[in-house]
Amino acid sequence: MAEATTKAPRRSDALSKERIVAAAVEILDAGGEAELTVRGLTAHLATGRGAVYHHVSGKHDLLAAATDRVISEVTSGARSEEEASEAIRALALGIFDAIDAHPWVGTELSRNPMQPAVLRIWTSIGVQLQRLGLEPDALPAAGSALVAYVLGSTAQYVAGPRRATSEVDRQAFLEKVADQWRTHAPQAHVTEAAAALVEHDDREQFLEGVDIVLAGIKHR
Amino acid sequence: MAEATTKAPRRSDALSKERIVAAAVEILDAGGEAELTVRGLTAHLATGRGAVYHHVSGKHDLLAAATDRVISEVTSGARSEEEASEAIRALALGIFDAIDAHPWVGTELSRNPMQPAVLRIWTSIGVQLQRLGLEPDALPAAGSALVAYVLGSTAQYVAGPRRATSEVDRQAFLEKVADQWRTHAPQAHVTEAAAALVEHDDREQFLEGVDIVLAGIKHR
DNA sequence: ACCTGAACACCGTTCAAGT
DNA sequence: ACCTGAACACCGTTCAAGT
Repeated sequence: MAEATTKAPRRSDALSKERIVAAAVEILDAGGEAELTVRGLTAHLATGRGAVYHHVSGKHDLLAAATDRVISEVTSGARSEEEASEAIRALALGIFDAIDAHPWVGTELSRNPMQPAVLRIWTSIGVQLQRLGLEPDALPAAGSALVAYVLGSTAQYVAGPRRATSEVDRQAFLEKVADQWRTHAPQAHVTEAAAALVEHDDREQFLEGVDIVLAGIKHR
Repeated sequence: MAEATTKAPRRSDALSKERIVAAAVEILDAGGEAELTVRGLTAHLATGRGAVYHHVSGKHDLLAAATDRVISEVTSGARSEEEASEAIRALALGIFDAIDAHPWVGTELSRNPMQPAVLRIWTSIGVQLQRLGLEPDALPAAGSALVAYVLGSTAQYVAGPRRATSEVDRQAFLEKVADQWRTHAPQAHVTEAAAALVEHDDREQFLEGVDIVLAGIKHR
């Protein structure tokens, strides 16, 4: 009987928020933010232009959901067995690597700092910081400093969202900074620092910064 | 004779990059990024649609120039008489206040981290850090940490660029963070920290973060 | 309920034509 | 050289009409 009253079977590939978000992530990974258009997305999903609006409220919602999808994989993998500052380093590195793999995430996190993905980051960092044994009234500033550092770094790290030649441009930018440093303070050790600035490894330097902020939280 | 051969006098309000950028800043301050359109801008300047393209290369260039205009006022006001860490605190606060007055600047700095305004910030911070007496090979990580913290904080601080009710939303977001903290670690002192998170003063907390990073740079 | 796709109300940028 | 404004090639979103 159940069989008889069943309506025409649903297409196995029926639209859903999950499928739409997955397609958006694919497009964003392939072509960056400029490539994500409703037209392109609906073509990719082989559906009509307005179909996605039954599942997401608009492009902002879609971008936030795609970002949350990437970030939630990082924060849900957090391990609580290790020491708190080690867990924070691991969490920060996880975010860095996720943004390295999906540069549009870095841009989106900074552009809209009140989205679900940022809430996840705040929560994870807060939980670990709490294990560090800080005074309660020191926790907000410590959390805010770490979140700001992590999101600020990743925004700095991902090149401008619109340029294909991003790696070249980033190098060129750092060389400009180094030039300025040399011009304003031409001592030998500044020249040395300027050279180091251009040649550093981004990932290592990001971790150094996490350690700086952690040291500051402990020793202030 | 000079008089006789003079062409028809130039309109005293002839277009120039400076005038265009000034108009853009006005529009951005009044209505935010969404309000800045080429149509609106050229109407405001009482000129034809394509006229601005003789002076700026496009909308990206215009936005970067407007941002640089705001930031250059901060960095050029830097004083070198004071102690280095005091100068860094003053510089950071100057940037914070500029972004408080022009929220679109915060969004733009993070969106495109390789623009002239960011170069100014790097330069100013580098010059002051150099006076702190760091080892040359510690300078790049210290500079990068400070720049990331400052830009990350201001991006967090300015609400999402598209919402009018930003102050309400920011409060609501912090309450969500506080809720998560309480849920994940319901100890009394976490509850206390969560309350402090919601009630803090943004500007004070920003400065606390600068001190945390400075302490970390010195004590790592 | 869900989907379609034309229509709507916009964009940034270009470029022949004017001065 | 500089400016004009129509034209071009797009956008995100809505909505009557279909199933």
